[in-house]
Amino acid sequence: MTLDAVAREAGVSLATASRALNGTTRVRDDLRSRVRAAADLLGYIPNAHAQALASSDGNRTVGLICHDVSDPYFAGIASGVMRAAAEQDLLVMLASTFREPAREIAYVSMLRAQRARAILLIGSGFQDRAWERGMDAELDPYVRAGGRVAVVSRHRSLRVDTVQPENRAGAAELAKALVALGHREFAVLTGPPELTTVADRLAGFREGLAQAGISLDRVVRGAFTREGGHLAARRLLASGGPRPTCVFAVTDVMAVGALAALREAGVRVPEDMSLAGFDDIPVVRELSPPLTTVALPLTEMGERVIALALRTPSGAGRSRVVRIDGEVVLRGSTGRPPHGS
Amino acid sequence: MTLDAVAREAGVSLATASRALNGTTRVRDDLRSRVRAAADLLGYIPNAHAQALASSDGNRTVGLICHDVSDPYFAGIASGVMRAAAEQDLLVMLASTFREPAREIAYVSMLRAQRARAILLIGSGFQDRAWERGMDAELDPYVRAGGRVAVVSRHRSLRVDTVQPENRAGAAELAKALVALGHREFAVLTGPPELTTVADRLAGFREGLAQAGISLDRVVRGAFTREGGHLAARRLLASGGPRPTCVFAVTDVMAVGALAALREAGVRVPEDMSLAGFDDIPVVRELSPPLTTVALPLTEMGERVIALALRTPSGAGRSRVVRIDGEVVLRGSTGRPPHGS
DNA sequence: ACCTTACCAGAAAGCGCTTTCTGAAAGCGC
DNA sequence: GCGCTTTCAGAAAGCGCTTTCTGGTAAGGT
Repeated sequence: MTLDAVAREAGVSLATASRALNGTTRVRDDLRSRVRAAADLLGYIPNAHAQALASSDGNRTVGLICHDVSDPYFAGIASGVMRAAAEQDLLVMLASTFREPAREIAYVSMLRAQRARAILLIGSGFQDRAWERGMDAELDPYVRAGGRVAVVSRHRSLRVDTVQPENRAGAAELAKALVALGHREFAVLTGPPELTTVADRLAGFREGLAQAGISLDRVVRGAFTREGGHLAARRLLASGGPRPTCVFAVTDVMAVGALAALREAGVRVPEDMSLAGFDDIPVVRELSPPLTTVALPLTEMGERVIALALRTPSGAGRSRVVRIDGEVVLRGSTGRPPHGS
Repeated sequence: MTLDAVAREAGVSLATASRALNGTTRVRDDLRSRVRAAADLLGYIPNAHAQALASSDGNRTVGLICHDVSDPYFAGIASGVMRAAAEQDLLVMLASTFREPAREIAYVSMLRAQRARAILLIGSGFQDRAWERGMDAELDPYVRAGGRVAVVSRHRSLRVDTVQPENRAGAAELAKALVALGHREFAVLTGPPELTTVADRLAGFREGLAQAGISLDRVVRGAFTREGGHLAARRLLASGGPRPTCVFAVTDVMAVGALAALREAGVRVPEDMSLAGFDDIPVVRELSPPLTTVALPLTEMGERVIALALRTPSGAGRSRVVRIDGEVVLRGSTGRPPHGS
């Protein structure tokens, strides 16, 4: 069904039919209702491609690039994006990179081809020369051509609007809270260091400890997944030397894996060892003990990032930053350190 | 940057430039590389809308409609869909209905307008007259026009391809396994009865019990969320009468809430009461005790449903069904019933 | 040397819309 | 009643591509 057919059915011109349905200009009421009736009768569905091609203001879609929708952190943010998009009748094109930088760049290119109104990058931020160059090469012309880009996470080089969780400050706060509980011996379970998020949280935690004159000498690296956390915790326990009294996993997802590993090794949490994470994904509240973490308002972050992207670009070309504070939430997984230690 | 500009830069015609980049017909090698070079130089990005409009075979997008991405059940399936889509260079347009039937219909309409190659409905299946009529009215012309539709869940009226978890059989199996543990007094925490999934699981559980000559007389209804499960469990405990020794929540998400409610009420699981769910979303393994449930291969279901949709429509117009078996997984949340009971 | 194939580049016709431009009809003041 | 503005419908020009169709050139057959 084309608009042409509708116009013919209604006995008006193509132009009138278009105007009647889109309501942009005044059309006589009787003609408008005749067109509407004809469209209903014929089951007319406009062709969004033709519309996008013909009209000046692009189409009603935004692109959302994340690592993996089944990761609760992204799912939380994505949910916020979707809700905001739904309110504005926007369709979201979702792309999962599965953590491959090359795929991320390819997706930006695809979204550019789709003339997405905005491109949102969630939890991106590889610290990788090739990725940065490629990403810049894609994003720069896009922005220059009026495309909007917004990112959740810090970006070293890209001059785009960002929603930035205060990873550094949050981790520092957490460290101080843990020190206040009496801990002195810490270990951190960290992720791929090329992600800015990881680097910031680790640095922040170090800072927080440093303020109490404590140095961090146990850092175990693992993949950014539950299994990564599990493995990292096992490696921590296996490595000799005095056991830390408190472990910080840089993401809740890793902390979940770590908790399982500790339990399997017979380490009681928090009696023998305290454990904390970061993000406050929904599941951590269900663990026993529930996890101490730094809470981030994930849904709100999603809403913020899409709002940021959709706002008209700032005149001076300065990139805007929305800072999101994390809140330390002490739960059952942390307690005072064991006496003997 | 338009193709026209690229063609001019390369000193060839528009048609040649198009053919050179898409590689559909033979083009002399030197011309092809000249076009490629020109496209690179100018940073040419094709306009997907123009392509879709001009070419016969639509565009490279599929639509995915689900209730909420932040629900782990959908996230698991969506992850499978995304992975399969990525392999075929398809972009996924995701729409969250937040459980509003009207929104679901509106999204189908939007996806039709976008000329999505396929429309996937996950966990849909309202049993609601108005919804069915509206959905049919959208889907029918779409399919007739060559659009593909596939659904996860059973559909009463819609003649579309479906991926169907064996909800009924799975719940029946679960019931038998629980009876085998010694339980005789059951309660079910159920969701909105207009969802076929709920109806099937409840019916299946009843059947399984019936085979052991046990009747189910405690059914508490709640929302299809963690909070719904929490509230339903609280209501169950509050209602007088003898307590059941075993509770089945029709989804794991509800079971998670129920477990929290039981714990808050001082009911030990499984010593005082056993608890089981359905779906095997990742989180249930992390609970203590880990949840007994009926495992569904969520990622695989996602891959199946998109594969189903993308296959050419079956000649006879018969709708295909892929049945997915659930597997009962007994974990720590279920045990023998308490003695005194 | 001539005619037939084969191959491939270019011209041009759309795809289904939006939007400007043009013009007819109607309303207004004098 | 005449020329003015105002209102609104229709004609037509694209938007940026793909894809026929046409035609020119080189290769192959006799």
